[in-house]
Amino acid sequence: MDFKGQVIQSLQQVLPVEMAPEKLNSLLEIPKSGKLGDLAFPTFILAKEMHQSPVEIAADLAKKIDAAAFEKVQAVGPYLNFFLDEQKFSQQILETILTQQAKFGEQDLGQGGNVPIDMSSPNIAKPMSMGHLRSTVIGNSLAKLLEKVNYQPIKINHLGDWGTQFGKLITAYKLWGSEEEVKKDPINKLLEYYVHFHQVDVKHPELDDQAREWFRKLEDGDPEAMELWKWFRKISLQTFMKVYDRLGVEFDSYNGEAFYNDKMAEIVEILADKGLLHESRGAQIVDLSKYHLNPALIKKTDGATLYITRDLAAAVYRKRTYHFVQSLYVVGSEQTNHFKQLKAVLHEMGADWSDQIHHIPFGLITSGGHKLSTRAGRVILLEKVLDDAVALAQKQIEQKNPGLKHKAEVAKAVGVGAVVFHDLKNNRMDNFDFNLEEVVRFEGETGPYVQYTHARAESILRKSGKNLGELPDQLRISSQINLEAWGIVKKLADFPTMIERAVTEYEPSVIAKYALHLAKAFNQYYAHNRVLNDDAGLNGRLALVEAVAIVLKEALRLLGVKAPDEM
RNA sequence: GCGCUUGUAGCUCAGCAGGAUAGAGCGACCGCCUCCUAAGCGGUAGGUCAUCGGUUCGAUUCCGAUCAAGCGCACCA
Repeated sequence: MDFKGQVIQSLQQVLPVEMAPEKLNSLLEIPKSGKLGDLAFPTFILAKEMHQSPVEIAADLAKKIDAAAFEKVQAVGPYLNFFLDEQKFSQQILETILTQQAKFGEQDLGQGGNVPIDMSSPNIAKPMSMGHLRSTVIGNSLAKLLEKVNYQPIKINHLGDWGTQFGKLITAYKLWGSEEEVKKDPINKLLEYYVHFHQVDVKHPELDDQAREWFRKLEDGDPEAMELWKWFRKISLQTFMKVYDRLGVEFDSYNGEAFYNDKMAEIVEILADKGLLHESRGAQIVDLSKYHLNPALIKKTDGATLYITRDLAAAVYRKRTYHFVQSLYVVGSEQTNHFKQLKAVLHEMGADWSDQIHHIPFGLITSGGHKLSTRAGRVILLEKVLDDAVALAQKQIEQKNPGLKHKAEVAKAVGVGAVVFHDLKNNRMDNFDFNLEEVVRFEGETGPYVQYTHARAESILRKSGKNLGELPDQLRISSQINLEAWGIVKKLADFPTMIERAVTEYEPSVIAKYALHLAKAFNQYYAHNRVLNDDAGLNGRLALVEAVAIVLKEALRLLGVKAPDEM
């Protein structure tokens, strides 16, 4: 039985009133300070019934309770504090971790169910920005977390590869572009044309007509338009792949908006058949007033489909193809209403799976307090940020550890790790104003801090010259456990719970914060205790170090961050 | 105007279904490398937890109102 169960059982034997185990379970809490114990029972609720002060009740219970199963049980003020048997508990948790290695923390919440994740989704012919980074790294981390608890994630890069902007792009390219220029620097050149278009069309609205015409041609399958579109898509994707490669992110599908071009008619038909489609101001809509939502625009006045039409087709396609148990969309919080509408329309269509759709929103990244805008040319280029971060990491290595092997590789892991970790450290919903120095910081609560801690642990293990994984009998914690080591052990034991929380809240930051806390605990231990002393406690300390290395590495992996053995 | 999100230290943020003196990091100041990587560790300074009410034995946490900020509010995605 687990510790909490033992506490509940012992409490039930001495409580003067009947209390269900579930009730007790919810009442028990973890004391703020480890010095106060490992679990506490507050006695306030008993005060009224027993006509006694909570302090007296706690003292009374402490006298009566059978403390055999615990290190000790102590009344402090109105609390009854329980202390774990540190020896036994430490040995048990360390053994578990060293045996399971990277599998530690795995659980079966998903029973293998498919979970498509709509993520990253950059627009063709536009550079990836920090906003895409958020969607990419949150989606990637959620995929790894879901896999860890036995779901089957399917990472879908829903590319923005269709829409009227291609009419504009083709127009701009025909007017000002050249093949050689684009080949040299694809995305930046295409972006340049696009931005230029928006600067010029303010004074020359006739350009918009040209753009509309080119998009119409594209939809009609005009060879020249199609050729250009395919080319733009191909070279854009090639550029994106370089970024994904650096981030270590892979996708299971690149089916973007264009993929659903031939799948929307069916949706419109279904909506019409069910009598859900109405005309309003010349457009075809689905009324959602009973959901307190704006109507969903299925078709524009000119008959063209819209964003939601495409997403409806995508949702239905994904259900049919993957038979998902959940379908996630890692998309900015500004689109919250869109996804409410999406779910509502699906519900109206009779899709009983509409509540399996979950929008995973995240906060906005601004620059100098302003919203980013590709049109206005106000972007934070992701590639540039990664370049800067890696260059800075390189510099740092030259300074701190010039003799290091595989410098370039480590610099990449640390630089990219800093950027990714920074994005995952805080609650998804937090907005933040972009600040390069903040993002590529290597000290304090950062990815490199966790990586460094892991590298320190690995370094000790290397120097010990032992292979602990093969020596389970010697994991005995023979020396007395000090407060620092005990703090680590308790954190290690929390890992599975943290994973569960991260998954149920769709919140990678739970893992990032956990990794920081564990790293902090280990660094405190490291600063005050020498591991490689040849005494009776050596094996126990090494077991602790290895367990920390395993869990830190695994936590970083779940965030999509590499953990070099040296740095 | 309506809806969603958010208001905790100078800055960036933690505070798991309310509970014991509100915690980190950065920045500031002061310490610690004859010892396993100082990308580290320790200390000092810094808070009416936006405001006002309500529920409760107890509220930073739950509810309501107010104020402030961000985002969204049909033919972009």
